[in-house]
Amino acid sequence: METNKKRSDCPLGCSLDVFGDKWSLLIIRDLMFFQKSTYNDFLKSAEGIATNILASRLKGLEKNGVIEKLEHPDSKTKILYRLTPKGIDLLPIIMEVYIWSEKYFNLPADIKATIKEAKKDKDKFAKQLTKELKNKLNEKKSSA
Amino acid sequence: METNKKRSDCPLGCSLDVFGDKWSLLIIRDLMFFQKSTYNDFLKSAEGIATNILASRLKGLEKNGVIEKLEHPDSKTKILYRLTPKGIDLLPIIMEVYIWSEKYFNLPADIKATIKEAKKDKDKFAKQLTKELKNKLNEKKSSA
DNA sequence: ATTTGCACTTGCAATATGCAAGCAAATTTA
DNA sequence: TAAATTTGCTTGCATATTGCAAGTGCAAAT
Repeated sequence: METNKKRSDCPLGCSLDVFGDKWSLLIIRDLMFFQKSTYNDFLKSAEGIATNILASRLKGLEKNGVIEKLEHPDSKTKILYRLTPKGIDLLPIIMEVYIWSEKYFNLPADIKATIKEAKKDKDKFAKQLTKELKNKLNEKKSSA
Repeated sequence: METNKKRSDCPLGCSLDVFGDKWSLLIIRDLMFFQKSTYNDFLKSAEGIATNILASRLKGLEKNGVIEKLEHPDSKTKILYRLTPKGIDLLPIIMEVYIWSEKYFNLPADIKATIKEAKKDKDKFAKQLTKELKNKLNEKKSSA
């Protein structure tokens, strides 16, 4: 995950070079579904990512244009992370992972129900949430 | 990747414990799209996986019920690997990764065209290929 | 003025990866 | 039928990545 080089020209391989590790998609999940947006928010997630790994992943995701850093409205010590449109477009992938996991893992009933609900009209759900997330981007423009 | 423990109860986290690394999905891709089915087939893929890593990934994927080992019809020295239904059901995830990569990477025109074609009627494409792959399973039953 | 919160960095031990070589069993070749 | 080759690994070892704990610098709160 610390390297730059592309292993092949395969689209899947290239994608995995961006988010194919044990942590990146969890950070993206937190941004996408759980309104987490600061370094400490991510640190506090149930999986317990190590602080140096978190820093390295945030750097990588930013470099790859999946997330971006903004000054936080509340304080100068805080930094606000958010998904770019490129990051938001990962939603369908993550949804399909949820759908797969719902079929093959034992999950708490409430989570199972939520996934089944979203699965019923996948495209609608994806479009709706994508729209919401992208709309939020226009409220506060990037500093870059 | 050598470990067993679940990091959390999150469906996404659990899924990443199964295929969230730089190699597993590439092996699955080879099984799914490129008719690769033996150890040497995977070794020869463009990305150049190391032999010990390949062995470890195959073991992991088998343990997690994503692939299975069969005796090869051609020879007793050969082993035939194939996707289980659980592995085949990863298709929609992989398709969405392809679709994402088509939007954000520069890809060869022919690959781009193929992805766009599949995207046009995603569900149909997925159902069709899933059916084909699952049908093949019935031709030769598992030895397990 | 001091403590606290936030976003990291640093050091170091443990683990995972990548590379090359080796190995046993089955098959092919000479 | 003996030797070479193929196949699917394992082993050893150097390097890279991870995980954990502690530390740092700046802003804000007390």
